[in-house]
Amino acid sequence: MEAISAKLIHRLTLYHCILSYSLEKREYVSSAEIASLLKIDDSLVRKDISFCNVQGLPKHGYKVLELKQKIENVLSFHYAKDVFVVGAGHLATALTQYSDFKDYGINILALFDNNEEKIGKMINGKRVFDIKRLDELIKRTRVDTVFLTLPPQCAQDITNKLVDSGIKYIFNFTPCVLRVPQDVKVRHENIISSFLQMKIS
Amino acid sequence: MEAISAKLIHRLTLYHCILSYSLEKREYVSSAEIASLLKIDDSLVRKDISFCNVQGLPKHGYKVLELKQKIENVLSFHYAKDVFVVGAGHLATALTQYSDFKDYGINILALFDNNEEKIGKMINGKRVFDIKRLDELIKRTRVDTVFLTLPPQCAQDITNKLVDSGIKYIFNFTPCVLRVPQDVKVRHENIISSFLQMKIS
DNA sequence: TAGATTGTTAATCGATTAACAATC
DNA sequence: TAGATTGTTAATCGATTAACAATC
Repeated sequence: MEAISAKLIHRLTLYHCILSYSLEKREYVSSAEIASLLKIDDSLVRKDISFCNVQGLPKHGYKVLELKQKIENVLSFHYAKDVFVVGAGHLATALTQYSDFKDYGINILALFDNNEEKIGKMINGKRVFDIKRLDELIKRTRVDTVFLTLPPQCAQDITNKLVDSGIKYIFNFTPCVLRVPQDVKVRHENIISSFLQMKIS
Repeated sequence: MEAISAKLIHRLTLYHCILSYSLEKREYVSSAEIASLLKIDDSLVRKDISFCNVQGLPKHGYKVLELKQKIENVLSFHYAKDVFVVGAGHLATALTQYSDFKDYGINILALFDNNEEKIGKMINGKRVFDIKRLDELIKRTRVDTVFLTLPPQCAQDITNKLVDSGIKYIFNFTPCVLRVPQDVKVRHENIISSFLQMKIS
């Protein structure tokens, strides 16, 4: 398959949201309708859709169900992706509640924390393990992806351990830029940056 | 001031993180060091820095403190931005805990929920109001920005009310694409999209 | 048929990278 | 001085938009 850019992924995800939550009862949708909801150009929408190998019908538009399914294929929503959540605070709890994860193939296997009171407890059906057992459980489950929801002070320290244990993808909710080897990918989920992008652009 | 692109905002935010949490004890930093941490090109870093009107010293690099402060100016960290949080669940609670908001000029004034048990309570020093009082308090405080942390079913409904009350910026944590007038900006904080961008790119 | 909408190409726009002279 | 690093221009690359023929 052809390469897919970050921006295209973002737009396809938004198209999917529209088809799931806004226009889910319609049979057909036009590129102009999608474009207007997102305030982008309609020819860009058509180009994106043609990337997904979906054909439209002149005068009608695209079949909502077909388009939705093809986007799911392109974005691999049906491919299960196991993750660990490191840190078991409110953000971690919010992540376990995010019911849609299942639909998108993201499966939270367990949480980790160093707080004695949290260890052993269940949060929305997911067990909280002692953070000391991270290495053991990463190796046993072969999980390669974590959501990092820790205080900044220990973020780099735990990251080093995660890398040593074999983690390849770190979804980083801390305000730190993490030092990792070339083959490990970090996504900096920086809320300040998003906020400013909304305000300024 | 010249226009600033979304990508530039994102990089400047990351440079600021590096200067605050990774290299905060250094006097000088080179463009190559920053570039290597973020795995981007060093000439891009230099271009970004020159956008901030910071001059470097050949053979040494840039003064960490000066660069940090100039980035804060460009990104208006010292300009206070009041916001309301709509919904008072775990994600909302995590937002109130995000201590760094203060440093970046983001000030959560209050939270809103329709759950009787939450109304009137304090969460990390922020009061939870009845969601019925949103209109009254938006008008009184002239807040124009909200963080939307609601279940998808009521997202569009509450959005319509927010728009009627005069809200201009919606930081949307729900998986819905919201229908809003041209002069209202929505930022779709879609975690699935971010996750896929990390995995694929 | 007339009209609306797709599908696609070429043009434009913007962002990144390469290169290298200037500087300390 | 030699070497490292900045600052900046031109070249490249990629993404978006405009335009319009094809189609139902």
